[in-house]
Amino acid sequence: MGEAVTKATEAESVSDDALRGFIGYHMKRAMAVLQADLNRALKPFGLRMVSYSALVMIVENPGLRQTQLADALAIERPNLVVILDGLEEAGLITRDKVPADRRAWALNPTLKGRKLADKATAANRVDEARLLKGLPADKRALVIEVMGLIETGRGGPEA
Amino acid sequence: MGEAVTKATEAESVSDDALRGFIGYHMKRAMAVLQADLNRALKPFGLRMVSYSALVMIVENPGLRQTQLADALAIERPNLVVILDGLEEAGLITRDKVPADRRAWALNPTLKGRKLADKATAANRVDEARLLKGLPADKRALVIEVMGLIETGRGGPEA
DNA sequence: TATTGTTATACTCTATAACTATA
DNA sequence: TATAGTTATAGAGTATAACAATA
Repeated sequence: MGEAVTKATEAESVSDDALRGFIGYHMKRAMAVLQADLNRALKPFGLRMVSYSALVMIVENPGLRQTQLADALAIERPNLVVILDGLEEAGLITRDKVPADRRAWALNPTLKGRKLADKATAANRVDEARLLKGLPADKRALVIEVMGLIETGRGGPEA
Repeated sequence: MGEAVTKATEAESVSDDALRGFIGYHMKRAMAVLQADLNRALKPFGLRMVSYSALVMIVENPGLRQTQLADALAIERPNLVVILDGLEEAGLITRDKVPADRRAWALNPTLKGRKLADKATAANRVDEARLLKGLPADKRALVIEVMGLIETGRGGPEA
């Protein structure tokens, strides 16, 4: 029987009009693509998005403590521990004793860590440029500005 | 003993210069705030970000099948099943037999589902407006446009 | 054979409580 | 008592393989 004609070529008839106005809907999908893309670019270096961010922050701020780094990366301290374990085992950073406070560790990059951070940063730049191909610098800056607005602009959960 | 003077007021000395240029870094942080905020706004309705999106899509596209919805929401079919189980148990949607294809379910909203989708959408609009307080419509549109560019603009993993 | 929905499973990311050693 | 780092654990979210029913 020839009943298959009404099948339509799949998702072409699905409308997402009601969701199109929501920034969150678009950001989630874009974020998924971007993160997968970034992690693929970082894989040759044995890094993922978060471990890369941590390494760069340590290179840029040698001697900083784990609590400071966790705050800067907006992740919880317990979750940072395993990330740093990985970086340390890979010989990219060291956890050094702080004489002034024997509870704390000073995070420092090794030479290997600094070199890898540079290479990974270069790879990331290439990758992001490809993903945002043709996006003018001013538009890119605006997006970053709006992300900052969202992040800090918690109009007030209790306000 | 007065040795605490060198302690500094925590993260104020931490620089993230090297990460500031990366859209992914900012998007991830903004996304975390936005998603937490959205989920808080949706909690009174018993919805989360994904289940809300699914419900709205079903209201807007009654009769669609699960594979179509999973494609539209960019989630895997197995993960959609549990989301739909929740919506169905809450009496917001029904899974109806499709005569033409006895393997498939047609997803339809109940009256209760349609009403809840309207209320949740209104709440979301209020919440997102607060989070993006003062952001002009054209800038908002640009952000959405760039998100679309990122999502579709996979310059080519194999290209 | 291929596809729809499903189950089971695993892996990542994130969040919280509680412990230790220091302060 | 409070804080730095840690451990253990639980919860989301996401991804893949494999199955039954049907095409």
